[in-house]
Amino acid sequence: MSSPRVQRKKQKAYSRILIVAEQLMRKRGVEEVTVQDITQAADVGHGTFYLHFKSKMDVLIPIAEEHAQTLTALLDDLTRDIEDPAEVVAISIRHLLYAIEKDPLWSWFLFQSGWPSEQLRKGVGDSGRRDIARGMKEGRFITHLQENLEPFLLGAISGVFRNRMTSNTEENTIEECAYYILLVLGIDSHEAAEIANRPLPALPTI
Amino acid sequence: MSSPRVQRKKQKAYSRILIVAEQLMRKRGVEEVTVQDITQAADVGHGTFYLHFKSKMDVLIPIAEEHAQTLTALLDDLTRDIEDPAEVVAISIRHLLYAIEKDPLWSWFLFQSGWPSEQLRKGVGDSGRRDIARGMKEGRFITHLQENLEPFLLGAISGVFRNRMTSNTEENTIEECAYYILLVLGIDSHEAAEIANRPLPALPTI
DNA sequence: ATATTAAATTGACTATAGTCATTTTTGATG
DNA sequence: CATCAAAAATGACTATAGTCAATTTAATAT
Repeated sequence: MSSPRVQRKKQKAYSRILIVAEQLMRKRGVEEVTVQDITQAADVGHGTFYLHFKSKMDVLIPIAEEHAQTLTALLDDLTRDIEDPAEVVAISIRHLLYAIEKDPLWSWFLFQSGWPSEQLRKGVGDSGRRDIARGMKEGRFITHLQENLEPFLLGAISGVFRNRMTSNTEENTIEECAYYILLVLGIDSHEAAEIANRPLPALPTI
Repeated sequence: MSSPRVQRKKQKAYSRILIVAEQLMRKRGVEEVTVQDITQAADVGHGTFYLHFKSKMDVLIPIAEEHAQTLTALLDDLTRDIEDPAEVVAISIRHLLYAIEKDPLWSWFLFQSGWPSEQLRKGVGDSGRRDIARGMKEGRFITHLQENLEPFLLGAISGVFRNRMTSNTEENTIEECAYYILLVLGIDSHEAAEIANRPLPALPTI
């Protein structure tokens, strides 16, 4: 048992940078913040940044990941007692899209970089995959799980989201997206439309 | 009737840049070529580049567009006599993906930027939309055309493509993608699988 | 031909990303 | 406490993108 070192003179540079970067980017917008701004505010050398992050955008990955995990937990909670896997998926997708839209950092990330799938799959993908797998096992989804279902769906979500950002067609974009996804999963067209448009149960706010 | 000016001392800077940029990028790879390289090779001032293109990546847009148009024309030819809209779509999608993969510029563009939809919709989107619209009119596709079908599908294609690039799972990615798209269009799962895996008629090479 | 105007082009300049040899800190050991 | 090696941090440096006031070229009118 090592004695608990109180020594905390300096937080590790990594977390300092992360915290400051998020603050700055939220306040001023991602584009406006330079690496210099970040390192200065975090009171570390310029080079230190690149010790921990490959590039400026890289710093957004852990931030997005954390968000994804929080959201995932909330969604798991919200959908735990829902029987129909199709409804679970529809609810999750819709909340995911609303959440992305609400958060400027996430939004920017997805919009700019088109979703570097490897990274965000952890957060979003895992529980999504689980829900889908369940639906398949229960025979509710006809499509069987294949290599590319996930990239297909994530890409599709990203595409719809981008479109929503560029052309300002509010409409029912998000429900439409959920509807398409249910179709891919093999749900009948009419039923899919109905499920995708059911009232969306609110997420418990944090 | 103005007399035909022979004056051709200098090609317009725009097209010179375009030609040179494509050459260089194909030879050395997109990342490796700097704007300086391009302007130097095109024998124009550095600033001239930005007179015609908003950014370095911008120069790829007209290139990609032209490709898209060529491909589209070939595909239209190839599928003109095919009765079933579902098969037309399956063939087109598969050829599109193979074409993207074969062309390093297109490929890089799609991979990096996640497909700036507005631009490429012109080329790819138009004929795709037409094929889909036909299938709907004929009652072959159950889904009806909506605002977001196109972004959804383009995004999905982009997602699958990216995934194919990162994880080197050759497999039958492309057929799988076509299969999912048929599902979205409302084709029955078994039939979709069958259509997506039919032998792919070769494109006439240019 | 000359003057006049508009459009195209230029390249020096600024700002920022990202690198890397050097220095500082840490913490283990005698 | 002094020594040392490994790890972390630094900031001067390089390379490149993108800007813009000044200049050149082209087009038209007189």
